[in-house]
Amino acid sequence: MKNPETGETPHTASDVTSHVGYRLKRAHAALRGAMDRALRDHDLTVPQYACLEVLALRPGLSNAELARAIFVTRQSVNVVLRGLQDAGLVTRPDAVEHGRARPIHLTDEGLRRLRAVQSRVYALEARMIRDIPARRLRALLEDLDRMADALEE
Amino acid sequence: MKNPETGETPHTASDVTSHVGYRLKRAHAALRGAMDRALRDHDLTVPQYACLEVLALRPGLSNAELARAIFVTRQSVNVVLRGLQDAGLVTRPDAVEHGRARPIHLTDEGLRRLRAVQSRVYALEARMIRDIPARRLRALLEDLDRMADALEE
DNA sequence: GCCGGTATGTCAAACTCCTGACATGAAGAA
DNA sequence: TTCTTCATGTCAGGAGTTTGACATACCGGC
Repeated sequence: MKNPETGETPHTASDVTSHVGYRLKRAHAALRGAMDRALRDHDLTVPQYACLEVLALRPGLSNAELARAIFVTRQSVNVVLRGLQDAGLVTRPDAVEHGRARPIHLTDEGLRRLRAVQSRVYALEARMIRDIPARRLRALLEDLDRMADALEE
Repeated sequence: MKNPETGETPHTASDVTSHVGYRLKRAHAALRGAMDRALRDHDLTVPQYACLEVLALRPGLSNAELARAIFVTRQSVNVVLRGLQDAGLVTRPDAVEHGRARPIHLTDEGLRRLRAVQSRVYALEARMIRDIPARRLRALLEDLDRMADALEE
């Protein structure tokens, strides 16, 4: 399976723990866990933080749009959103003039909470990639997107 | 933030959707969803499949060891394991001569089910990395591990 | 032998996320 | 207009995951 001359690792690995899916899961789990611990101090969960981050970037998103942005279903994000709404971090109008989609916005408190945790989350990310040269990081980001694209066809 | 001359992307990105965490989540979600759909035809869930795969590679693992191998808690894997046990895909002795850890083994049926789905899951993985050169894939696997290591310190 | 630290298995509660299903609203075709 | 199609919001159920807590079992030094 493996060529001892070139050190080439073919796409068909012999051990599932060397598969890209396994590594992907490991890296994701490590980041998720670290974020969980960091956000707990601020009484936020990872999905809640994800919603705040996306809403700060794209205010007025609907429930369904937000769901697509963070790669979960409408139903899932709806539950998270209810929690954020109860906590006073986001607002949704009860009715809208046109259509069913109700635009979601951060409250001042929501933006404050987001700003408060961003430094910690970003520091986590910086630590994660601290030993990866910029060129390789660029390739990494590109390849991650390429992998996602290949599966979404 | 970005140098237009060299095209260098610094570690501090201006947009969270360009962060490595976001890409990681996207790629992971894409694979997870594709695996979900593929495994559904065989009446298996992703965590169940993960357990079978690891147990085939390392028979006799305990509950806690299996949990570490698939990056979840003992409690989580315990629930999954109960389902697999009820389905007759794995066995655990009711008592053991020494210690509390009970070694888990695949049944013949468990191994058969695993073999039946492996081709589909591996095909998924192959599709995911089909546009990534072998050298870059090697670098990708290395960097994913490096990221996980950096967070587990 | 005894005891403290470590590892394991398990229970309970809460949260996230999914699939399936249904109702509502908008847009376009017949 | 009417009907079909699509997107959205929502409810219900089930599976996975986590934290917190507790009891059990080994293993080290005392």
